[in-house]
Amino acid sequence: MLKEERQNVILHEVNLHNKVLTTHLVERLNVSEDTIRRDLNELADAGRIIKVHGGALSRSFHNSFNITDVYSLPEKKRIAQKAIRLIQDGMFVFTTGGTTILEMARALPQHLRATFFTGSLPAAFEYLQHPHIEVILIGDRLSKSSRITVGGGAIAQIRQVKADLCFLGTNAIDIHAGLTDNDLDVVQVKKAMVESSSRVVSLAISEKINTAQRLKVCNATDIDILITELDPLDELLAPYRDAGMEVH
Amino acid sequence: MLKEERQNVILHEVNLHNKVLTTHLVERLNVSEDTIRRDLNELADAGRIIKVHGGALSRSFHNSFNITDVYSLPEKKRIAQKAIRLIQDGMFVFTTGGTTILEMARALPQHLRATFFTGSLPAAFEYLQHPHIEVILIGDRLSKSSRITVGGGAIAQIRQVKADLCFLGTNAIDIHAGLTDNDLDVVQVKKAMVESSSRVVSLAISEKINTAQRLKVCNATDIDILITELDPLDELLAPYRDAGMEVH
DNA sequence: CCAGATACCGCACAAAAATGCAGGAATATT
DNA sequence: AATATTCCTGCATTTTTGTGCGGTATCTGG
Repeated sequence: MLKEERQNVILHEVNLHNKVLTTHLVERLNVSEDTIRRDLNELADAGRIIKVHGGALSRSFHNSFNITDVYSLPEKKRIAQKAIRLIQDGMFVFTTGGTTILEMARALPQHLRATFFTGSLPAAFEYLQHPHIEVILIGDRLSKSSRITVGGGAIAQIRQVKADLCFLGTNAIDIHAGLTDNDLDVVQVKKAMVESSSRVVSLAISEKINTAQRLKVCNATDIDILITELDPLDELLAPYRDAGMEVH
Repeated sequence: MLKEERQNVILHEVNLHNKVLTTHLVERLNVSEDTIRRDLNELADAGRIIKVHGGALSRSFHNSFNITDVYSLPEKKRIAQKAIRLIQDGMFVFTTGGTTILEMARALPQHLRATFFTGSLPAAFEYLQHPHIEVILIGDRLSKSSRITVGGGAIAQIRQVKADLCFLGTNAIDIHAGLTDNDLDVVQVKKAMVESSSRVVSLAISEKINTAQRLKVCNATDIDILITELDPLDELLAPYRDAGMEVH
């Protein structure tokens, strides 16, 4: 294994779990402790990780870059792990923005060959890290608050595609109110994505379950798969299972 | 087997597996290690692969965007300062990607109210930091190496706009060869921007002056303003002044 | 067709890089 | 404070790289 390859694995591990132990890397990569240490030093010198006693931390986690994003991070990482299992080679995938989607992007396996369509600037950056993923950026006016593109041009571009999957970062979901949100521009983009996809996946941490916002994206019945950090058999999710959703 | 044939095999292997070992190529192609090494060096010099100890990696796999080491940073900051003076409230502005453009984006005054059109992911991020700047993202396929959007969709979106200014991060400029570059997709996007703008501005550090690449973006006469880190009266820039360019 | 120029290839040897090991120093843990 | 873990430094070994050289193939302009 090449040195650069090894360092890429380390980076991937760090970004996935936000931390990594030297000992863990030793057995994961089958090299000596010194080699790992040298790699960590190089990566730290290059500013790609934060080295600490016993291992290393992800830069974005430690640094003030997006402290706000760490809200419910472990839950979102669990959701991300479940979500990536749905994606297969060759698929066309829509994704919205949001921190849960970002975690999913970071968790994608290196070998995956798929095409991702997104209007989210941060998500696009993450997809770019993956060598075999083709990224199609949906263009139009950039919303400053959500950092995704919105507007008629974006919707027109979405309509030109028929994707296999659509991953929606979810603000509020309720069996009666459906999937709802609070930004009109964002809602319209999500609507377009739902309509242009064969299967719709809602990624929602459990505190969003059974809540509603003002603006409707789609009915609960339009959602094919619901992914939360909970056990699929959890009582809270029963109504969604009964409504015919796949619950993961 | 011809040299080019062999190098094509190497490129194919690299793009397929993201990496390739020198030893593997030796037995795959039945030539000496030295020949492989020379091939890898040539391909790396041409920018088609990234050479590392023990083999080579594909360009897209190598995540080498260190925010830390921007080449010729002081020069680029000077250029940025000159460039932002051209932008006035209410203007529509096209920008390409590249580190010089990025410095310009960082240098923009907070009060500026303008509309920026770009296909560059990093540049878009910077524009987003400015409260009164409207950002229109040009969508399409994201090029992994340059992190800008390229393709017919991007060009179609550019054509829909008539901008006041177009800032081109410049790879090579020469009074006879004009403005040139080495990536076909990027060239086409730049061409479209030049055609859709009233005034075209080339941002170039002085070492790019009087150099040329393979692919032509536009003639020297199509460029209205040339900005370098040098004094506008510098001898090196005389031919450009004589050709009628504004030199800043 | 031929002679000279040019490019290409493999070998040998020296330089550089990568890796692992041993020890003592530094740091965490109890 | 005592103990265990982790870290750093120097060193030896292996692998990889760069370079000069000679032989061979290919191109080019009479």
